[in-house]
Amino acid sequence: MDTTPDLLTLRIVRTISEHGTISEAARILGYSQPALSQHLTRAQTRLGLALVVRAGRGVRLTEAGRALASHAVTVLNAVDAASAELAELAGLSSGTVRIAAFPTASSTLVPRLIRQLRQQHPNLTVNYVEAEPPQALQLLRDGAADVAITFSYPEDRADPHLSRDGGHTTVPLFTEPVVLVLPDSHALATADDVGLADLANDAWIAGCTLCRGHLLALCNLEGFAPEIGLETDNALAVLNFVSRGLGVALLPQLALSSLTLPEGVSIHSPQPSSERTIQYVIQPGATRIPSVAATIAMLTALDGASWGLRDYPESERTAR
Amino acid sequence: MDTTPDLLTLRIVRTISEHGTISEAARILGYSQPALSQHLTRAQTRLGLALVVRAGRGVRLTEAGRALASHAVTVLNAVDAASAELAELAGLSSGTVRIAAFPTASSTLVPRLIRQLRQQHPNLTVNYVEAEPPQALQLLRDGAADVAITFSYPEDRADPHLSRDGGHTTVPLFTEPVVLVLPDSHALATADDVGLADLANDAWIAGCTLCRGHLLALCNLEGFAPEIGLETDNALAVLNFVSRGLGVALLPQLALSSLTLPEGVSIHSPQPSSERTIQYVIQPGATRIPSVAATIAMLTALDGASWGLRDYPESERTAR
DNA sequence: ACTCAAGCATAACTAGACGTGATAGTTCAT
DNA sequence: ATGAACTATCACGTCTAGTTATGCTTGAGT
Repeated sequence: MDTTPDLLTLRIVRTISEHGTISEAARILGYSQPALSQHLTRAQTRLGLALVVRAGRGVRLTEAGRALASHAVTVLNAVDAASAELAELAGLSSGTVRIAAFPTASSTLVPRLIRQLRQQHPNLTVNYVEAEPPQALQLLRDGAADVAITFSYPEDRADPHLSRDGGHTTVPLFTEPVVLVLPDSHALATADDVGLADLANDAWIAGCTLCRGHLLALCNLEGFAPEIGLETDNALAVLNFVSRGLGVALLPQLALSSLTLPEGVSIHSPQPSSERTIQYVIQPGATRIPSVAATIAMLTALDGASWGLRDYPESERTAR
Repeated sequence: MDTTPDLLTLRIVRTISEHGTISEAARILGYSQPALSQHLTRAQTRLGLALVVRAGRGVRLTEAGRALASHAVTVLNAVDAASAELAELAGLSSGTVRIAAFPTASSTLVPRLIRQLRQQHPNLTVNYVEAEPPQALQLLRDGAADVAITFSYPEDRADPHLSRDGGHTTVPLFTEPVVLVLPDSHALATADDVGLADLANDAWIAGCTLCRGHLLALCNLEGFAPEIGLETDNALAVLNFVSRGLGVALLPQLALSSLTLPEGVSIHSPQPSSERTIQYVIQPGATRIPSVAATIAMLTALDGASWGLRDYPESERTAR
């Protein structure tokens, strides 16, 4: 005989002890009278003892019923506390979201995202970590981040997003062009569109690991291997190197949007043109986590145009 | 969206937080793995938020999951306490039974009953109140007693047991003869059987209200109205009155069995013979109250023969 | 004593919850 | 690469837990 009461039984017994009748308890708890009557008989059968006995035209709690009623207060208070905490989390009156994003986003997308989140959900705690896409994905896998904001080059065959597709959900947000940066001294500095093949003999300045991979892949398609003279993660440094005539470079549009262009460099559209995709990545099913849902809602609502980003085509914006 | 968790969800979440995986939780809780997996998805749908997310080949609790797990400890401890108290009541390691019985039983049936109960259930608290049948029934109705031990005369048309038949359950236990008590000085003192009609002109000594009613009904059947000179509830007083030659009396066998017969009285079988029934009365459904069940089990096991009682015919021993 | 209203129990029915085993897909480690 | 561990999903049967409709008992007020 299982003497473990269920929550409804506790609620019923408590309400009966407070209001005296089953019918009134049913009204208060929002059930029909037979529902409670039957639940009680079932519960009593399960428990193997009586909780109520008829008394006149009402009922009276037995000793066991009174015992349950007194415990019910404790149990239901605790349950209500749990419920309230869940409601808070669901309503974002509390909760935490941990965001990881690549460095360039730190000065563009992320500040705006966090400001909007703070404004709309003042009680939501937001943590932010800067990390290149592979590291951001690792943070996600380790449970150290809830949302990773990353980018992909469509040509990248080693894209970490593809390698373990089942382990996370990737949703594209924007595409941005990759632009060519030439020093004014360069022979093609006055052209609008510049063929990459025409730069086969130039010195190249490479960005972060991923961007460098992209550069290599792109040049490979054009039939040459670029000579890479300098490497740096820092977009501003790249620009300065170019302005001193130390080489040419490809940079994503977003990297430029938060910088003022130094003297002596010019922006061009490379031929063939190229672009990268900015996306967010979450744990599968994490849309059910309110803080995450709020964050990605905010993200998709962000207007990328101010940074030269284009919304990813809606028709193709599907989770992977 | 109802954010109230149910007990199983709390148990599951707690166990997952302690043991890390759903499968292990299922083993511990005695379910199949799909059962918990499905229960979790249902719970998460109900709650409107995620409690677990996949992580590698296991799962990890979300913020909400961890919140629930911590509340689960409180809730489940309280539920377990309630369960333990019910188990105590069910196993009669605690509990109370309140018994009401008519005065004559106080010195015969009841002491033996209570002694047996105490012996078999040392932790059961037994309360006893002496009350004539109508009062005992009232105590039962008021919830002031759990078991009433009463008697009925079959001729009694005003028997309170009959008046509100639905309000309680009556189970006959024994029948006992009603005997005639005559003083030695009486002309019929040497006869075995004595016709009541032959005592039409004697002075009568009446017992309690119910017994007096019985006497009147009986004499009425025989065609005379007895002259009642003395009344007393006390059977010993009745006997002493008779021994002094103050009258004749009818007494139930049980009343005599605990007394030593005074000098100068003799016991006879009245004609027509008469008997009363000793029974217990409980609230309907009260057999599900362990302390009551134990008491009536004890009662039906009592051997009435030592007091001159006869077991009520088994075939007719049905609850009314 | 009769009648009415309050309250509980029961019946018949339905929808959904809740188990099960079988199976497939991931992930991690050897 | 292979296997072990873990979770998710499917198909299925059973039982739970509600519903409305209805009848019975009780207490109160004519």
